[in-house]
Formats: sequence, structure tokens, C-alpha cells
Amino acid sequence: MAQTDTVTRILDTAEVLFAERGFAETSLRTITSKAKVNLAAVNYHFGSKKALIQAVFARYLDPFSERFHQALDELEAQYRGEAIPLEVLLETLARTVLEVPAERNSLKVFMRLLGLAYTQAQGHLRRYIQEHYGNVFSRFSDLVRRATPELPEAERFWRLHFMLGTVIFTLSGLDALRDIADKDYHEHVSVRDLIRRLRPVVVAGMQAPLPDDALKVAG
Amino acid sequence: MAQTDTVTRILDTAEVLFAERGFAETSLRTITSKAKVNLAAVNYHFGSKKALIQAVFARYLDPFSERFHQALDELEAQYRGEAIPLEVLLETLARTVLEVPAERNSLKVFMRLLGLAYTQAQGHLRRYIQEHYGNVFSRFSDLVRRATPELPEAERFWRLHFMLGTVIFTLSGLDALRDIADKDYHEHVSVRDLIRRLRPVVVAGMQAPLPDDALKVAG
DNA sequence: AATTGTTTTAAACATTCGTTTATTCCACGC
DNA sequence: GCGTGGAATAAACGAATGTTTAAAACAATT
Repeated sequence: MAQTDTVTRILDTAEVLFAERGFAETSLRTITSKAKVNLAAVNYHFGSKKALIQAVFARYLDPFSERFHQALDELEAQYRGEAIPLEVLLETLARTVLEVPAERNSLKVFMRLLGLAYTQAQGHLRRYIQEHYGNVFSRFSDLVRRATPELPEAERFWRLHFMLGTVIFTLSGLDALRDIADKDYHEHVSVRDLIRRLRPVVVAGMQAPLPDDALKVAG
Repeated sequence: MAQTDTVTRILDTAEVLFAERGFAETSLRTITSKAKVNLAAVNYHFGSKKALIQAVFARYLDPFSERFHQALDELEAQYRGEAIPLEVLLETLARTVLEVPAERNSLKVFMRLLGLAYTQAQGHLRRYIQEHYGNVFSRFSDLVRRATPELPEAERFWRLHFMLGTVIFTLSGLDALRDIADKDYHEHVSVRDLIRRLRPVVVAGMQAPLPDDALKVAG
């Protein structure tokens, strides 16, 4: 075995560079030279750049998916058919998201990658994620439905994505925002600190009063 | 003058392609061929691809900035030194954002571009926007401060960006989300409809209770 | 009609990219 | 020791990119 496995070194380097610059802006040559690995190694071990991108995501999402399913199993057993409160669901989601990358101290990278998955073109990535991890989102989404029976179907769908936007946007653009915050408010925030701030905002957003029906149909 | 001005045709085509695929993924050859314009025209009229990207943004943000300043002038005159209520500020912001691209029916494109400006690498773009339009944000941000005196400085800063994330993330990923919503809920939403849904969520998020101080200092 | 300055055009340029090839290296089993 | 097979390497390939060049086309002025 080399000093560290070549595959691991590629993944470690790639995820950081992808998170910093995006996929198209990160060349295989940049990755392999920074990882001190031969250029051809990526195609040898992963097959293509697309496959490397997917592998980077899988390394986070596989453990996340497994742990989150497990955590939801426990919650469902605990609540025995009753609806699980929204705060508990959100808390569990947050805890799992925090746990997974904690071992490698890469929470920031993970968040940024999630943001990229949504905003970057890369149709193959969206398909890959949808195909491999769509059921986790479905399950969570069903539980949220039972926790917020007062919300109309569509309203809940949109609010979930509003909140997803809040979290991913903030945490994925964290570095830039933190620079401003440091400068203007002399208060250095950690990711965990931010999540503490996010919680009441997300809960309040989900439970906001329904919009009035004016202008319901519009062009 | 050609059928339509070459510069305009380039801008019209570029903004749509940028919004669809991002900046790095859109080549000058794709733009110029779709715009039925010679490849060299971009470098002749704009100087470089970077300058073209900035010009695309300026065409939206210049009118936006002007109108928004003007709207805030009127509000300040109307409230004569009193604090302008948060709802009014948000309403004014939303109205201006809706007005600017309305003339070209390009609200979706505008929103997507805003999202890209935040999430794509393109350091030059962030610098350009900060430099040219930073004062509009500052002014708005000051008015929000006066409207929410109960919020600690830093908390308000972060909540503003939480809400910015909600809006930009949702509207810039609109097409993908709308596909799902159409399929699952048979309810087709317009951008204006979404903004109607967004309003109570944003207001509630800004006015959410403060987070408890547990774990205030964390790694 | 000739001249001027601007715009358009086709072609080439120099890089950079992802991928492939052919070779070398190296550990392991026989 | 020898051969075998997986891994690493250097080099090249073909395609695509942003940019530049130099000539042609055009419009307006005198």
C-alpha cells in the first residue's frame, strides 16, 4: 500500500477542490497534481470525471443515508404510530448531517457540495442523487406531512424547499459570509453556532401563517 | 443597424444560456452561433468573456439599483424619520425585483442569474457586484436594522442572509422544483405565486424567537 | 467618388481539457 | 528465480476553449 491509498487521496483532494471552485472549474490535472498522483489515476480508478464526482458524493451520502434511516427507525419505534413532532424531525436531521462529516472535520465541504449539487448544471449528478437517495427524502417528507397536518400538501412541499434553501445557501456560501460577519460584527461563528441560529428560523418558517389567497392565479 | 443590434443579441442569448447552464459550461461559440453573430464579436464588443458576464448582470442590476434607491427615497420621505416597518421594506424589495425584468419577461432568468452569482466560483463577478451594488444592500440593511431594533446586530445579519438564501435558492432552482410540484401535486405555480407563498415564511423567519444561548461558543 | 472609422468576418493561435495508450514498476504465488 | 497481474507512470491524442489577427464589408462625411 502506498503512504495512503491512491483512491482515498484522490477523493480527499477532489472534494476540497470541487467545494472551492465547482466541478467544471476543477480540472483533473489540478486534482492529481495536488494529490501527488498520476493524471491517469482518476480514469484508471474511477473511469471518468463524472464517476469521480459521483464517488465524492457517495462517500458522504451513503453513510448519511444509512444513519438517517436508522435514526428515523428509532424515532418511529419510540413514537409508536403517533406523529413525530416537527422539531424532533428537524433536530434529528440536523444531528445526522452534523455527525457524518464530523469524523473528517469536513462539514463545510459537505455543505458546499450539497449546494453545488443543486445549483451546478451537471444533470448526471442530479439523476444519480435522485436515484440513489430519493427514498430518504421521501421518507422524511412523509414524516413531516404527519407532523404538520394543518399545512396543505403543496404548501408543505414548498416550505420544505424554502427551508432547504435557507440552510444550503447559508452553509454553502459560509466562507464569504463569515468574512463579512467577522469584519462587521467581530463575532466569529462556527458551523454549529450557525445551526443554533438556524433552528428557530426554520421552525418559524415552517409554521408561518398561510398566505392570503389574493392573486392566487397569476401569470 | 443590423436587424437587431449585435450587442443586444449577444446579451439576450448569453443571459438565457448562462441561466440554463452556468458560466463555465457556456462557451462563446455556443452563444455566438445561437445569436447568429460572429465568434469574434464578443471580444470585439465586450473585450472578454468575463466582461460579457458582468455586462449581463449590469443590464439587470443597473435599473434595479436605480429603481430601488428611488423607492427607498419615497418610503423615507413618507415615514419622515420613523422606522419603516419590516413588511413594507420586504414588500418594496419584492416589488422592485419583480418590476425590473418584467418588461422582458425574464424574471426567471434574472433570479437564476442571482443564484449563480452567489454559488458559482467566478470571483471577479462577486467583486464586481460588491463594488457596483454594495451600497444598495447597505442602505437596505440599515433600514432593516431600524425596523427590527429587538434583534442583535449579528442575528439580523444572519437572518437577512437566511432569507436571501430561501428566496434565491427557490427561485433559481425553480424549474426543477416546479417539475416535481407539477407531477406530485398537479398544481402549476407561477413565480408570482411563489412570492406570495414566500412572504409569510420570510416575515416569520425574521421575527422568530431568538435562539437559546446553549452552546454559544463551539468549535 | 474617395476617404475615413467602425463593424463584421474567416481563419488561425495558443492553451487547456478529459481520455487513451504503451510502458514500466512492483508485490505476490509458484 | 520467474512469471503474472494489478497499479503507476510518461507521453501523446483529439477535441474544445478564449482570444487575436488581418482582411473584408459597411456606413457616413467630405
